[in-house]
Amino acid sequence: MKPVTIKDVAQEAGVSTTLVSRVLNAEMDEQGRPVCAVNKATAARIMEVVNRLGYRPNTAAASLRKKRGNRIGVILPDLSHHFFALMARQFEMMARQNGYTVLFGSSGDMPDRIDNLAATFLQDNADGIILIPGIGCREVVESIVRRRIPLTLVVRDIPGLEQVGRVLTDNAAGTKLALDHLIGQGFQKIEMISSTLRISNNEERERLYEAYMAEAGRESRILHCDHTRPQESMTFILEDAMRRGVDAFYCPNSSLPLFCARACAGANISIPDDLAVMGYDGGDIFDITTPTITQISYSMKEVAEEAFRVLTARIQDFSMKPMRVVVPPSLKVGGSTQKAASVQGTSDSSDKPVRQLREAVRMLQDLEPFLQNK
Amino acid sequence: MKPVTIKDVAQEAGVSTTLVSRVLNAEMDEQGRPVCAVNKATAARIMEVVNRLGYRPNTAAASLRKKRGNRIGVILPDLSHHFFALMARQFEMMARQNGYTVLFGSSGDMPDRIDNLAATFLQDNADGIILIPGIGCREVVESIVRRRIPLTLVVRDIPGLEQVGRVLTDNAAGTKLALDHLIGQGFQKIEMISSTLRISNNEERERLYEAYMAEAGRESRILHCDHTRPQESMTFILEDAMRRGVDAFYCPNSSLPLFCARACAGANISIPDDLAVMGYDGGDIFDITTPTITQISYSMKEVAEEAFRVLTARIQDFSMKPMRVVVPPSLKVGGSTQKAASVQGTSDSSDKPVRQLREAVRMLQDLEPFLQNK
DNA sequence: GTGAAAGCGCTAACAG
DNA sequence: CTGTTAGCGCTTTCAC
Repeated sequence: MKPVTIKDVAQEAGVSTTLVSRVLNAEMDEQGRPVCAVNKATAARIMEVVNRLGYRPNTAAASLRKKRGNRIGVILPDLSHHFFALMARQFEMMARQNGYTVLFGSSGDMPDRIDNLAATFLQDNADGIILIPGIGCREVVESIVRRRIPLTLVVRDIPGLEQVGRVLTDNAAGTKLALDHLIGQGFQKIEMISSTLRISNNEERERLYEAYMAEAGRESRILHCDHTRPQESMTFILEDAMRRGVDAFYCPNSSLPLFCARACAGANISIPDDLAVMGYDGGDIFDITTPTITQISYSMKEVAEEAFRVLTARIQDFSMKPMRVVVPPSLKVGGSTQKAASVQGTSDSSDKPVRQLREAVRMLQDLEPFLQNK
Repeated sequence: MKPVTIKDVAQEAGVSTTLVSRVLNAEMDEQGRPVCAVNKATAARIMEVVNRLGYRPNTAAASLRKKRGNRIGVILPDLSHHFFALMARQFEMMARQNGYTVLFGSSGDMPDRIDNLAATFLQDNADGIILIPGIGCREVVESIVRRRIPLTLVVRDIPGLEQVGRVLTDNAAGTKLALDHLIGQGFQKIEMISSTLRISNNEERERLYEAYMAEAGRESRILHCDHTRPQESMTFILEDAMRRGVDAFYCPNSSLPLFCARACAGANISIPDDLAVMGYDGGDIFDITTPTITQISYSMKEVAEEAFRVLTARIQDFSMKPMRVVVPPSLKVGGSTQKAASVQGTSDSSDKPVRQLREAVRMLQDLEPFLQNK
């Protein structure tokens, strides 16, 4: 009925609680046996009792005693957003592999929520914090740093801060991949739709787009979709753009292409025949639209791995200068930037059912991640 | 540098730690003042010190002492799946409102992972567990129940179990809504595509579909998409169905319609003109496809609220018989079940840009939840 | 190689 | 109304 404690184990094994604790906390060698200064035989006996009794150490007691809880707090804008949900999942896996527990919190990009969550996590004995910062949270981040809490920023940056780890993405390389691709596909008038939300990535990707275009000797133009009323905003942007003969839109995030596609559908603009659309950081979500959306992305697994590495390094040795890691992007070509003729063969394959089937199968493979039921 | 403890507060306020603890744990009345047997003046003084020193009680210590941690563990199949991500977010909000903390874990629908997660959460002083069960986990669930842990099943059921709370959805009402709609739209040959995954919802919805069709004096037919190779499976299902003149597919979950749409795109089958598609539990995800997918859904907020209510009731009084709540479904009509002419007015609106714009704006409003940047 | 004892920060009796 | 005391279950000196 009541949980078995370390005392029970000690008694049953005829040793002191000290020894049990030692064995349980010992590093394990490759044979899975404790590698500490304990008699092999007693150690084995203790382990046997532990298993037999199904003993599970009480986390609260342990974390009260040592001053750390083997937890890390993850603060992200919104746990329900597909991008962060995927990230959360990766963190969860990393944590489990490394014997950590993750505490999640959605900040809604609000500085005071971040502050609050951080406080809660620390109260909960979190050893460190991973944060996806938003706009205007420099102050709160500084206050966390001042408390000497290991902190790692992920995916978005706050420039100039010392004493924080960073795992960022290579926006320069990403921009180049994106625009090389669009130009390679023969698009002439490539404009950018960014957001009025002043996230670091948006800003940086805007700058890089302009720099690239300038160097390529092309005209550049950035439209800003009002993030408070994206629907209307996007519709008007499209209207105007079509009139000006834009043939490709490059968007620096994963929401804008979806809005764009929706607006196109409503306005009888065909993607990619009338207009190509390219996104960023879309993950699987860009594979469920028709056509699929070409994007720059990076491995979320890699991001999570690095974030974990950077954070735990800092947890283990706070005096160490925190690392800064940059994750490489890759281009994932979808249907939204390839003229139909060259890919789907609308007229070409309509009389070749087998080919058609093959095609379908290939497209469906992209969807694999969505396989799960419900 | 080092955290301020209750002792510091007591000393500074010139009282005993007991009193501080009492004040802090007291119920607050509407004025936000403690309503316990403590001198108003001292209470106020204590609160002042608490705030001035920025005291935060140590969760580990508190939860070691009382035998509960004000946490609940939430075990769901996959935190990264849009459906569960949304659910997780709702739980997070509910928890915060009620002064709880949530621990999340993805089970991958594997019984031993569920077991493991439950054990971890209990170790962590979780007061109760919310579980979305999968196939073959009846045994592990029974073992949790046996340990007398408050447990609430959400969205999926394991029939016959005593002593577990339940928050389920009204599949009968949902099925009726779905099929009434399809029939109302004039579709003649309505078949069902289900999954080979034997989740309770799939099974129940299959039965209900057949019962409905029988009663309506219509032919029924259930195709099973192989969940291990959905792409191929779906393609073959479609091929065959088109040959047989099926004009509407009803799917009992949120993955199948996406596969279906994808396969249709690959096979030059137009939705909804050649084939209507209807899904279940799609949430926002059905709004980003073109056309949007008609679905039966329910308020995730409501589900989370109820789950919380059911669980906390049980936590507060374990002797009470756990509740069983059924959440009502609703029909959300998208473009996938409405013939183009009646909605988008392909030819009708092509020469009326204003109307077209309106249309687009309306469609985009559905996308609002995706507003967030990145 | 092993154990006794102290105590992490907090709360719950029990007295006053 | 308030304080004293005794632990919750675990880890960690320190001594043997």
